[in-house]
Amino acid sequence: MLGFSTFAAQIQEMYRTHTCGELRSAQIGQTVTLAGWVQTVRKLGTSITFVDLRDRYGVTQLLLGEKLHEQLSANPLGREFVIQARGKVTERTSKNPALPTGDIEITVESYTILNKAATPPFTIQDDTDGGDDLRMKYRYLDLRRQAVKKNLELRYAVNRAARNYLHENNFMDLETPFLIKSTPEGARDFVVPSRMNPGQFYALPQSPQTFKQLLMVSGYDRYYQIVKCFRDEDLRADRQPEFTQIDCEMSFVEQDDILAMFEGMIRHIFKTVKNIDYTEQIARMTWEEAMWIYGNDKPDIRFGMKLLNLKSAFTLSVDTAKRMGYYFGGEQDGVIRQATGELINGAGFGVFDNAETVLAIAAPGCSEYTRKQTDELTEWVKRPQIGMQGLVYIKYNTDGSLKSSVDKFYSEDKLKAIADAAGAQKGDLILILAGREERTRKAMSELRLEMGRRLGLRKDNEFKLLWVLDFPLFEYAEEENRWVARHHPFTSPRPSDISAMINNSPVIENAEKYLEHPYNHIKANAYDMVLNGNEIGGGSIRIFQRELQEKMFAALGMSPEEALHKFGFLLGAFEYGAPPHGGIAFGFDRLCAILGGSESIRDFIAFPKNNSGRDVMLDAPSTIDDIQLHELSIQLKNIERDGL
RNA sequence: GGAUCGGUAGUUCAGUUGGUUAGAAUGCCGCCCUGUCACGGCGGAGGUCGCGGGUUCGAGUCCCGUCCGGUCCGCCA
Repeated sequence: MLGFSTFAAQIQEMYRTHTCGELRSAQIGQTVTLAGWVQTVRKLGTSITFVDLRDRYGVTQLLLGEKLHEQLSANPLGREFVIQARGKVTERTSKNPALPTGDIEITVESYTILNKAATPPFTIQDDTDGGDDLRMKYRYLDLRRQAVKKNLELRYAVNRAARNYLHENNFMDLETPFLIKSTPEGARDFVVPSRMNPGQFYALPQSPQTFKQLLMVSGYDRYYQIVKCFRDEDLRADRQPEFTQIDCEMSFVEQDDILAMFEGMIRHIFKTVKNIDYTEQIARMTWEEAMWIYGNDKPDIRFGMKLLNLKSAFTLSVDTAKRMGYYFGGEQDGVIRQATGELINGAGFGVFDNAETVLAIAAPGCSEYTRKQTDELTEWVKRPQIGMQGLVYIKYNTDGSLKSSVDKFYSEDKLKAIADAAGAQKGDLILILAGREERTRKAMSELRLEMGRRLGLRKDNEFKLLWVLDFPLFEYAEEENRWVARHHPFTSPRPSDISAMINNSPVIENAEKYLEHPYNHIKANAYDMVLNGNEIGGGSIRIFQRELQEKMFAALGMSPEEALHKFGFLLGAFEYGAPPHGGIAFGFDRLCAILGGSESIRDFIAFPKNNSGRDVMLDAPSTIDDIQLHELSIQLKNIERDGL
């Protein structure tokens, strides 16, 4: 890795004989030539100058003696100058154990400045003084930093691991087109105007979904591609408008086959990239269980603090809990407690009495929180992003006494009962939110994650994988009063739910009662892989029969003509012997970020976009000139066009 | 579309209740320094306090607007 391979060694490099990362004491005495960037110059008087020379492979110290002083004075070296230096590998009189090359230095006989460099706007060091914005503008300098290089190297390692695994398992890398057809279903498309077809547009793929399915029809029964996908939606720290997926599809498989295959892949990646033997069984839970226990369809199961519903009765023996997959933690965690509204209702506390749902978590060891801290938490849940009206807390003190923000309404005995129901131990702080079902569950999920973060329970170096299964096939879209596909419209219902889909009309006669519609209970043959609270992959068993696919399009409110117009090619293909198939796609950037212990995927992309989808280095997007517009038959509305 | 935090030297930041000539670190420049590796020592240069307007005797500081950046909500089949 540090030097050149046997083959490459045969190449006569003009500029260097070795890299800056490979020389050791074994090479002492050899005359070598290095080329690279000047990291630092340390001048000690007139007779000794040290230069740290950096390239992709490392840093090697150059020693420039008295002989070179004149040249050095005439043409001083500056940071980031590109130089070539020839000299003898020498043992250092004072070694630097922090550096792999720290036992040796090059006693330089001659050097050449290959190119000067302007003073960089920030320091090229791990702890750079540059801010994000500046680093993005000069990304080519930022990429020289070891910290960034390490991330890109990890990205490449994940890429290689995935490719190797898939290759070993007969998957074939096949490219699919980027200029495709826009379909309004799902995310907003990026569109590309067609010069040769005035008034018409290509779309960039949100994923190669239909192409990989067509490849299955064509008999390429194991396909993969590490491929760019494009979605014109607002950005986040973990979302870019163009991002990379490990996109896979297999024929003649059921859900369990896919889960097994890709558990294998993720284990292989852990082993090769992080040297982690992820031998434990990968947890599985249904979507409903995830929502019930964690309030979230991508739960972080590195820690407990499970949600307890104080309003609705919920009784499960430990055995049942285990059988249903509710059991994940230690013994006390696995006890699924019973709670009913009796604990909280009728005490005259309107917030609880009138709430659709009341949820509690027990934050371990937080009973000593001060008024200031609980107030701060209350403010936290009242932020518009969380949107709760307030927060109720019960301190279960280490001496066994209880103190709460609702002492007016609940006796200490009652508080004790609630604390027990919430599975709290002495020393815990019980946090309770009440309100509308969906909002409260979401808020409690966020609060749980926040407490987990504050208590240091979400460790970067701990990895917990999880499959979430049995997602709903449909979601009700209130604004349009219709069903939309939760995953995508090619996802098959669970086999046991196919009849419910075929035998019922999608029409929603009473919008208020959509929850009771049969379609609301249909589960998809779909699965997500979750790592530490992040969805890193998702897929499904696909529909492969024309009739069922047509029924699906109809269920989504598409007329037969419309379905034919948009997806005729797929329906047609299903006529000609489509095999049962299914697949999965992994968010490659996100996976790399998590493995690298970072929240932001930008650090793992060589040239990322900023928060508003701009490339600040290129200053893109930008206007195009009138000739280009004319060729594309495009006329702009009255938008102010700067620079023109 | 919305919420929120930030914008002061090349860079990262501090700047008290609105009050003298806006500071620190680092980087840069000069001189000194023979074993440094975050080298060290001395000295120096470097500012439209994002932009526009307002309040005030007086604004980096308060108010309004706007632009840019970060994070989040909506959105992301």
